[in-house]
Amino acid sequence: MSILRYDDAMSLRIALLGLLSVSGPASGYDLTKKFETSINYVWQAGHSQIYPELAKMAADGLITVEPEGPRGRKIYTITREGTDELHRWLVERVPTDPVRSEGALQAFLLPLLSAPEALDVLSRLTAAAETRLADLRALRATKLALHESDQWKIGYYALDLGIRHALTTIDWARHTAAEIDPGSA
Amino acid sequence: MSILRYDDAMSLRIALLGLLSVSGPASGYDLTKKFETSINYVWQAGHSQIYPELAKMAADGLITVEPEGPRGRKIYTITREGTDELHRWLVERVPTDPVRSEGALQAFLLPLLSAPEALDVLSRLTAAAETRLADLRALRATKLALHESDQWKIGYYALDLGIRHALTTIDWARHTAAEIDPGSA
DNA sequence: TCCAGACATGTCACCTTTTACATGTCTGGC
DNA sequence: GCCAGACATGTAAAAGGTGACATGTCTGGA
Repeated sequence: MSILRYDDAMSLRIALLGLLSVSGPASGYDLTKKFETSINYVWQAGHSQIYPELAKMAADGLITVEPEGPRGRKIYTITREGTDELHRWLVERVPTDPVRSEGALQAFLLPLLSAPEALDVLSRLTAAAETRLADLRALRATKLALHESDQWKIGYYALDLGIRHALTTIDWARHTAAEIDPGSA
Repeated sequence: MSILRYDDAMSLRIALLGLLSVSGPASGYDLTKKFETSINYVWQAGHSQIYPELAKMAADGLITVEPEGPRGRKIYTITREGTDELHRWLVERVPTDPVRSEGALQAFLLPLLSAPEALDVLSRLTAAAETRLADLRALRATKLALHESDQWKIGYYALDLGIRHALTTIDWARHTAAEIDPGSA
């Protein structure tokens, strides 16, 4: 039993434990792929961050390594300790989530611009949100179609949350554009 | 005319330029306060990040320093170059906004928990969103009441966006709780 | 007069994240 | 047989961000 009280976030660790817990043993390469294609709408990391973190996690006993597959491939498996740690984080951790958004910063400073400029910025923000919305919906469609195990719901709720947030952003932009230039509504 | 193409975000710089542009000359201490009380719902920074950044910005000619007020106080004023830089960022910069949210990560991994545990996590996320909603609404009320200059709208749209996002999160949590345990709806 | 507390600036160590560099293996198609 | 491209792992420098430490000044109220 570790004495950690989650004063620090260690979200990368949790994300990796989560993926290993759901999909079973995997290599750093596999996990990097999953970061790109699945969990990336809640957390991101590249391989240069993932490989060293996996090494530390193995040293801490949260996962084990099966070295030397085909191409120097290393397979990581979550341990009982790792599973416990993950569970405890999910149940106990109070999320901090400081907002740090360039888009919101542009929204904040929008009144510094002329009306036409502001409308341009808003349509750019709308376009970005629409792209994101389309991406998330495509992902959800794929997820629903595949539907393999009983664990298919992993990521589903977060996907739904992301879709709702994108819709909200689009709505906000339309509303704000109408407020800035009633004619363009 | 600088040749920067905003490949890097430099949002802290922009936030500081924005505050200096709107409220006029200010000290690092003043700006730190404004980060705490006003812009903090779109970007955060402590004085240990702000002081060195102001020094760099002065070296880059974006602001000037009037040294030695009452208590070693230094007053920074935005220059023409700084104003231009700010304007160009607002008009040209395409926001990146990678999502990195502990709350969304918990949502992602929610199906790893039992129904009662998941409902607990959801009510914690709801409580956090409600607190944030209350904070943002209080801020908006203050803003609307004061209403001093014609520049009072700075931050207003971002505040609206934040409120909408908080409402969306609360809605999502209610919906998700009902999906996990139809009885608790 | 003293002193708590706001005012005010700064540094440093540490952690996380990004980007670039560096290297090597296996497979499928031409 | 070769070679492009996916597979696979790593390191390192730099930038961004957090938290603690360090120091000193001014003001209002007891």
